[in-house]
Amino acid sequence: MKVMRETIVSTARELFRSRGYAGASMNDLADAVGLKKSSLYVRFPNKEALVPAVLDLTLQETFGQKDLGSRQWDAEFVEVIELIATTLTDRGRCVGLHLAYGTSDETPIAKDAVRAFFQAHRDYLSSILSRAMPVDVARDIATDTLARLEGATAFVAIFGEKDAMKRAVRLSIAEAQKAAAANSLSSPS
Amino acid sequence: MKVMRETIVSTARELFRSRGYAGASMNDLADAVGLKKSSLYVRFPNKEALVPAVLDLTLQETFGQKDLGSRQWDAEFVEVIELIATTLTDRGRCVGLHLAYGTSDETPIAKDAVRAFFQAHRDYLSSILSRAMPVDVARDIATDTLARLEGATAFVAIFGEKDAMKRAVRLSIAEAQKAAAANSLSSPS
DNA sequence: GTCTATATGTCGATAGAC
DNA sequence: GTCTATCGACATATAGAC
Repeated sequence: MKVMRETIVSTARELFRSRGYAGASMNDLADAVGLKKSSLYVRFPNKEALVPAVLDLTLQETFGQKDLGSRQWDAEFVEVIELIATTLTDRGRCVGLHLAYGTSDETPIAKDAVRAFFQAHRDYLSSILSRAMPVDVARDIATDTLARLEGATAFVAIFGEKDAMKRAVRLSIAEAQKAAAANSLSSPS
Repeated sequence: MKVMRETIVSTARELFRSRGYAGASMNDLADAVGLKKSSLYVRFPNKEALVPAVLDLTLQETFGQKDLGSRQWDAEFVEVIELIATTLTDRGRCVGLHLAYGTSDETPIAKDAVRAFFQAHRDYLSSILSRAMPVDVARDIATDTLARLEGATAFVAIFGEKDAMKRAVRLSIAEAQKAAAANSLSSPS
């Protein structure tokens, strides 16, 4: 029976998230989706090609159906970082970060995909924030927010603690609103 | 010629940092230190046993020769997080985090060592901060500081950017001083 | 060096839908 | 018949461990 591509990709994502790039084997993936290894190589030319597929799927699930700009900037900002934080807390690890650490110059396609993945996150947050503050400030706050969320994920992964993630969300929102307020003072609308 | 244990451990650290637990092989380590693989197994019972050795060495290098309490709390806090930040920026990755993501229930000894590693970091920072604020506040700020540093490291690893790390250091210091000031108002010395 | 397990990747054969 | 998805066996390399 035919196995859908998305099944393979999302199963590969689970494996990459829990075991990393080197630790996840094509055999494990084949077993998990109910195929033989050779059938996987019909769909994907090699293991590395799974990485862009996995990250693209994740990007689409995170930002896919949002129509940017239809609401207040801060409502959109809160929604998206809470979505990311919830996913990271539930899954316990970030696939993107695990792949970032697990790829190197020997896997250039995977490395590029990881860069694109984080750049897309930063760009998306930055475009929301820049509606309320200068673009350079928006970019820094977007970066720092992502850094906080990734760092808090480490405490979920290592200790199972979720408090750090809650504080990361709350403090990141507070920082964004503070920057927006400072901006509206210097250049009122 | 005899190869020192510390040479093996610090070389293993480089490998774990760059390739992760699964990606680093005993063969690579043997080649890098100029030994045969069989000689490595004389010193370490298995690959997993390298993990506590690597993390203990790192802990000792980070906190080893400090005598806590001999100076102002904030001078000590700044010094230690700048040391950590500089190491993370220079090396581009955190061994502890790479091992945290790379170990699982199948490697319980490594997993425990990772927990101890991060717990030691948190305890050390927390003990400095608690000289200027309540212990629960100190613990949260210590955790958030480590999370910021780890998250900023991701941007070094992925984009080669060092700015996020600089902001993480600056903002973490500011948060700590703000909490200390709030505490000294409510309970002046 | 040896042994066993397992990794990625290839290729011809095959079973069923139309 | 043909097309598509899958499989089984295989080649080659390298892993951890002794």
